Amino acid sequence: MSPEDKPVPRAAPGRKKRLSREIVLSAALALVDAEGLDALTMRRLGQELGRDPMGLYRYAANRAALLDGVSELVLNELAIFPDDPDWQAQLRHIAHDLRLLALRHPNVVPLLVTRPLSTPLGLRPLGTLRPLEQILSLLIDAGFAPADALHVYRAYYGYLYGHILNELQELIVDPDENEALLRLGLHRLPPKDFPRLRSLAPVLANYDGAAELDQGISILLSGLAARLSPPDAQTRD
Amino acid sequence: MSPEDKPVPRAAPGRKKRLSREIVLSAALALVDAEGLDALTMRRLGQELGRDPMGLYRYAANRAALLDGVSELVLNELAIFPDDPDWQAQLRHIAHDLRLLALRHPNVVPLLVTRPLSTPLGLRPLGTLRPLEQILSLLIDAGFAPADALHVYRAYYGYLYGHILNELQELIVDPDENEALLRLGLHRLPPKDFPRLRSLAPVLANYDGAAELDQGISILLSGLAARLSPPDAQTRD
DNA sequence: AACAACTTCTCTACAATGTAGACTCTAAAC
DNA sequence: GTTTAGAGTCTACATTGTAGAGAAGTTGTT
Repeated sequence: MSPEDKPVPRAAPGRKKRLSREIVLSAALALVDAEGLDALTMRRLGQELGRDPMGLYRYAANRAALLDGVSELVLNELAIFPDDPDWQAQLRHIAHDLRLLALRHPNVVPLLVTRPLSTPLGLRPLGTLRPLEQILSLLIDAGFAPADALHVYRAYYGYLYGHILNELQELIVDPDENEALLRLGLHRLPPKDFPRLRSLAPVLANYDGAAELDQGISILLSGLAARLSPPDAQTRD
Repeated sequence: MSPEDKPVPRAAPGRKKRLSREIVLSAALALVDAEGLDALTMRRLGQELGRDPMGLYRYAANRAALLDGVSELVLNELAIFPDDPDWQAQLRHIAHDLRLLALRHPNVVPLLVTRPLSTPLGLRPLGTLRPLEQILSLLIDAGFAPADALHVYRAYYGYLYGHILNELQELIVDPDENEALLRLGLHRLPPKDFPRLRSLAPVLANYDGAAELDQGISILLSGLAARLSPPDAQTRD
């Protein structure tokens, strides 16, 4: 390529319409989904939008803010749940929704998990806090004392995030190579030190995330209901 | 500073003893503990060790490998547990150990959580897999069928990691400013949209992580024991 | 002792990144 | 028109990870 050329034929030549936060963030999300977090550089995103990278700073104060925006955008995909009177069913439903969300955007999960660690609770993007508020009010409406609702929320979300991390760790992108890769990887382990792990290879290979999640949630929820001031399963009002 | 000077008086002038992987990794860990992940650059670490940054590549192939090394190092702090016949007690013990580990090295937790996402199971640093193997064998020894042991492990570790993330998110470094900061943050939230969260501020402020973890573990373990082929609590042999 | 074959350490150099600051362009307000 | 504010662009710079060449140190062989 001769260095005199326009560096790259811009993404879409005709459409120089005005940018907006949403446009920028969705482009960023698309990029992360397609090529991973590292691909999301200001320059690359600018190129993707056919704009000068510096222009992006109009819509996100810096790269970190951009990342926050992306996680917020993803969390907004979480549908609002209908008001099912059965709180357990609702939590179960949300759990599966969030799981699917994570599988749809696996590259964003690290953001969802780590960004909050650097931002105190109250200062997070609002979209990030909405699920928390929703679940709290769901639980309180179901009859839990507010403080107990918080405990339930913590146990529930804790397990949920943990499960998602677990599942993504065991996820291999190419389903055909799944078992092969797994065995290949495990093959490297010294048999003396890792007998259990190695012998579990076949079980590891077919992992039913949804089922596993569902089972865990059941255990947790019934345990929580029993241990805390149990709101009558059917509230009548 | 005049640019002609030696850039920095090296950390410890006299001690030019041979480096080693452990030395490098512990220095890296110390740096991360003290100043966070971003402070861990090759140049900075080199400076900390009084060595040329390039020399570090002798002990870690690249920065990513260095990060892996740090998480491995941290995980090695997990003590081997004695062979208590009560598997539930053991798991509970390990959970608390891991929690304390996380609190001791909060800046490393993002690594523990996200690095495995980019590395297929079998290819991770061995130190990272050791807890998995240990817990599997613990469970199998306790009488679980291997496949069930895997399920228990997943639910258990899932919840455990989730809890740790939760707790670290709510952790504010300066204990005095804790409530103030929290309120300050929450104050920003629109009261219409976040009534529950706001009203829970005082409860949020004093969070007893250990108790919360313990309770969650209890729920999970008893649920797991009931649902899966329950090994007799006391194995006799 | 001298040499050779290593490992380890150091220096220089470069491409890529985030972002500051000044400039230009566009579009609405007067 | 002329002015003004904002959006978009360009240039420039400090900082990063790391390649590659060499210097210095260590060890083994003769």
